[in-house]
Amino acid sequence: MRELHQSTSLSLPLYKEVKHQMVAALSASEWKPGEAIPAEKQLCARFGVSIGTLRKAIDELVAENILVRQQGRGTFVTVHNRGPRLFRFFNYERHDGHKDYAKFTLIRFGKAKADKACAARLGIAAGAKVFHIVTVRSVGSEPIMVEDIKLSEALFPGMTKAQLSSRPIPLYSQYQNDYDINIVRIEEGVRATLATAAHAKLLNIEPGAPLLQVHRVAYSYNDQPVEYRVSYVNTEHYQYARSNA
Amino acid sequence: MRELHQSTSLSLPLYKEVKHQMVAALSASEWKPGEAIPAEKQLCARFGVSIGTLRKAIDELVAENILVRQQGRGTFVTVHNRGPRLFRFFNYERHDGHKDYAKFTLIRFGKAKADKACAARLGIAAGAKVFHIVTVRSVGSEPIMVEDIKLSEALFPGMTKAQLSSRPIPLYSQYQNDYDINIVRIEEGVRATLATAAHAKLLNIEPGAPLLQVHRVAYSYNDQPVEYRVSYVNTEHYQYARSNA
DNA sequence: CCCAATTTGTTCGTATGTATA
DNA sequence: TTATACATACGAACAAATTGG
Repeated sequence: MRELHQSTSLSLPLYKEVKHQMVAALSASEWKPGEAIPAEKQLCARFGVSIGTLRKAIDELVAENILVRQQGRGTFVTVHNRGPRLFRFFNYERHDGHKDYAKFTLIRFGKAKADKACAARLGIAAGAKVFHIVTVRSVGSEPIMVEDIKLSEALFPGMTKAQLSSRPIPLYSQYQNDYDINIVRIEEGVRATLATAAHAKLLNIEPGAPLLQVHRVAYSYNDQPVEYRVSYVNTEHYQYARSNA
Repeated sequence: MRELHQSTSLSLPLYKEVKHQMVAALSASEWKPGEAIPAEKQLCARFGVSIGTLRKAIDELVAENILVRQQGRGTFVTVHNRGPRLFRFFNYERHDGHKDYAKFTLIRFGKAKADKACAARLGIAAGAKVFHIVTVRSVGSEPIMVEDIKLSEALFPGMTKAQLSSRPIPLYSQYQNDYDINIVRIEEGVRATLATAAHAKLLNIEPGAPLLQVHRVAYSYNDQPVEYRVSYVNTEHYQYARSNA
């Protein structure tokens, strides 16, 4: 029975092969975020494996936050719309009862050419066309961070300014809704810097105030880099959170 | 067969019960970091479960980085001596060929009373006795970060300055070697600040230079908080790394 | 160098429990 | 209530890696 599955990849465990086929189905948007994938029995039939092998493949996808299982309901494709909500309140007393939701203000939308660093992180050629987006994120009436975003134009054909400014949705959801691109993993590096005059103005602080500089690359299935983002965060009232080592 | 294991906990899955017993064995230092735990067959006999159930318990401990399996060799208790090596080179060109290892310089060792914030994070009473340690970490000849560390005295009875300064080992290994306390998880919050005069002097930079301020709580088995550490990092040549979301 | 014992890794399958619609 | 779906628990058989003789 194994021979049937060895044609595509030599000597890879069966469950890894099944996992790859499932990621392929996800990449092809056969199964979309929020939707249920077929039941275990059906998937066993489709891939020609036992229930145990299938579950091992699903187990890994669950561990990677790509799928979510719910007893009695089914197995679902994870919705990664929570975006960069990795910063937490630092001073709770600032927020007197009523909740403040994050808002986005679009500062700039245009095209540019990828510089060396950007190209390397996005896995494209230096000089390739990218979209360049700058936004300010606020909580309540207080601007918290400036985000400088670069997207490979090839992955987001025909993206327009109207598309971004028409809806108050964080970017990751946009990718999902409009381009069937799902962010499933990010990698970040953090440094401390001083606010430039331009950033100070946008964030309503003094030039020279300390800012967190966060370099982030966001990845889709198969470790495909999708977005390169540099954020400048005012951590006076908030802090960036991290867990597990 | 299940009834035998239901005495301690009502309606918990068997494999969770096995996992708890294994964590208990680890907490009691029956199995120590770097050592192999008994083979699957023996553990099945000890806990009275099937191989599948035992493996599910081990799977979770492996996922939590508490155990490591190696085919043909055995299953080992993870050695968490890598400590806070979560910062990576930012400018590689700085390091011309030969490797620079991190060094520690002990600035201060003494006793203090836990303030409110510290007590909350260490899970002890405010005013309880703590050890207060300050170190500077350098790479090559360049000081990179100042670390301000608080440890509950109750967990580290009889700790002395000589113990810390005699060996050039990072603290986490010390805990392991001298007190059988293993750090298996950390939680961090990050902010940007400006260097104080004192920190500037220790780090050989100008006062007012931007510094990363990292609040970290380190946990042992069963989410026992062990250490509260505030680090001030010069990120001019290095950056703090993060992954997965 | 090869062999044999040990240990984990993979794959299969069955039976039963529990949550959901 | 019934059917469906995932969760738990069991265990057999074989594969692959490691170690020591």
